[in-house]
Amino acid sequence: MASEASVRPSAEPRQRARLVDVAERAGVTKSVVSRLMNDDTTLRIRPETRERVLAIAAELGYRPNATARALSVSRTRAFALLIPDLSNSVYAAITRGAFRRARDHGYVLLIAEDGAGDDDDASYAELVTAGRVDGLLVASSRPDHPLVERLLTDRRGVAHVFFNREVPGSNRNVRLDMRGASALVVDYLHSWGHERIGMVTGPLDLVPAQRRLEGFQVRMGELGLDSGAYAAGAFNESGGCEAAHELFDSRPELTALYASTFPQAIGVMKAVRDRGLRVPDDISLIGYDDLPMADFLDPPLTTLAMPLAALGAAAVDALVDQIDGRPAESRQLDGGYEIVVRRSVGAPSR
Amino acid sequence: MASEASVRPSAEPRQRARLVDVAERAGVTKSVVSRLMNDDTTLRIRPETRERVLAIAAELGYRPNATARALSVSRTRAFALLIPDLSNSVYAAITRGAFRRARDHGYVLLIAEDGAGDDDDASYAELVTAGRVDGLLVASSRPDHPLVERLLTDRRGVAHVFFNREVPGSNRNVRLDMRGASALVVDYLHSWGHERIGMVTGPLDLVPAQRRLEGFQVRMGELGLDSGAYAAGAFNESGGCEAAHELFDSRPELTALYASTFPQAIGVMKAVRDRGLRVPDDISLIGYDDLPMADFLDPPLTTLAMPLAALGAAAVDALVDQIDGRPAESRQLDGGYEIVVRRSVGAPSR
DNA sequence: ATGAAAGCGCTAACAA
DNA sequence: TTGTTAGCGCTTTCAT
Repeated sequence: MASEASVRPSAEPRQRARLVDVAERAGVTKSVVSRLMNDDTTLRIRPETRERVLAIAAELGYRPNATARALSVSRTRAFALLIPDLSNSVYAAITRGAFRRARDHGYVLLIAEDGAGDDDDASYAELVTAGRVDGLLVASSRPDHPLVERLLTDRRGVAHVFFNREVPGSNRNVRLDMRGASALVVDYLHSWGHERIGMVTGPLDLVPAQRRLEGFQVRMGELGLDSGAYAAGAFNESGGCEAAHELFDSRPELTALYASTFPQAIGVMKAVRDRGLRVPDDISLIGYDDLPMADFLDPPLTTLAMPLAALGAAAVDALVDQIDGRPAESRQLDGGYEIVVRRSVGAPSR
Repeated sequence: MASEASVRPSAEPRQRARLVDVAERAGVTKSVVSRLMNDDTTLRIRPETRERVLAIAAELGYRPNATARALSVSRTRAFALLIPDLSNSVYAAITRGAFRRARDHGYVLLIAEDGAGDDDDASYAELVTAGRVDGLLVASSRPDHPLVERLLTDRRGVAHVFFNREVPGSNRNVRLDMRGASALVVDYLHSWGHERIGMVTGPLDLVPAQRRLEGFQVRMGELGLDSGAYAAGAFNESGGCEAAHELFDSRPELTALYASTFPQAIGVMKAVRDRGLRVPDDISLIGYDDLPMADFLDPPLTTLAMPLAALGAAAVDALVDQIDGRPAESRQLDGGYEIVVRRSVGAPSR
């Protein structure tokens, strides 16, 4: 009269099996099941009991209720990913990496686009203050973002990391080696014989724009080349187009251009056409970040592929570390980038 | 000795004010505060008490704990948004619309990319079975997706909607009028004098590909034109490129092409170049979906802009309706699309 | 090796 | 007009 072989209650297939359901069926208490499911090492349990409980849990398809657990342990196992612009493919790659790594750590990702600024505050409140998430992954890009101020000063010490950009006062930045990547671009162009190279960078109040420019300038300097040919534009197509025109006006001698984002590179290509020039015959071009579309441009665009998924994953790792009590520290992922050779770079025209 | 003007406890700024904290400070019980905060209309409360409670709540910066509330009411006020490919900009626009509307309804969005198929099942379990979300917004695109089967049969009746694609057996589809949109494209091309128009559509086992093709063919038929010139390719650049080549081979007489996605249009442009032809001189081109980049292509691409944010919002509305107990029903958003005129469409070459 | 019980913060009957 | 009470499903300490 012990355990009758799996009697399934076909009458009332209760919504979802709870801890107490499997406990009862197994003839033990919640506490045992809970500790068993959570791999509590201090739990001393008879092998046969363990098997029985596990079998019943499996049979019932038991899954712990995340909400109840969260309330109990005061941890939601959810992070919020704050992104300034969802339509930017770069964030898609980062998000994918973050998403996967988060899942490996047992976390889910809540996504929020916060650039529009409609009401960032409301979303901060909704997510953090309402306790929906355990931490924030911030991929914002404005140095004056209200959220940044808030995170830096909030004495409750909300776990967070800034990534794909740095916040100067913070020790929670996770970044790629943009300087090294820019240097690689210069080297590649130089290997083709280019010496008069110009750069289309982003708004100089943004750290990523600065970094890429620095990497460019330092390497140019090391090669004994003029590092003064650059122009700043918005990180989008029109920014690239305008900056390129600016460079063509001021530096007609340039034989190669380095655009600091993919959309900017598209804008540069348009500027080149506007001038009646051709890539790479008249001017070589390379763009930061790689997208599948690069193959289909005219000419196919040579790019610098950055390890974006790895960045997302690293950001998650850093956040998990913070939550697990390890001291916060800024991190940089070295390497992982490479030139994807296509047709937009050739020998200098002269 | 009643309420001393806001005495702030600077010593121990408790992590976060709870319901009971504001209740105690206000000299009432949780129940009153709870009902007040939730706008319980059956609550009879003295105006002065109400003011006092509200004031204290504000002073303490009280925000209800979402987890506790969720456990109590068995509703998380979160939805999961399942997307096959995060890097597809189309989903970014949809997501943005969904995200905003969800917030208006008091919901947050959990995002998950489920196309890779690594382990969709795990994510379904993690999100739905673990009770993390109240419903699913599914933007997947495979008719044979395991998730679909599961949603359709799961007798627990998980709230969900399918959008940006239809699931034949379901009464929970939310869609745009792709047929009408395709018809508009035909009309536009026809207004320029094109009569031999070809279409690059998507994999024909996908409903969206079928719909767009149907709209094209029906309108062509209505205009008395040959509707047989179409080729199917993947919904990306290379699919567009290959399909276009196929059409150029079989239908050299075509003067205009309609590509069923933006990336396909980019692929078509490449195919046109491969053939030594030019847009729009030799062949006019129009692409489904509009992206900022269209302005920077060569030539700037004329597109069909679809109301993607509205679609996302409508999907959320439908899901909220389900949750609120209204009967599920498929919906279609009529109109909202328009041709964005740029330079890729011109008069027929002959 | 297992059980009992308190508690996470909130909601919702039901009392008073 | 406001208070009491019993959960929601889980974790965790302390008994046994």
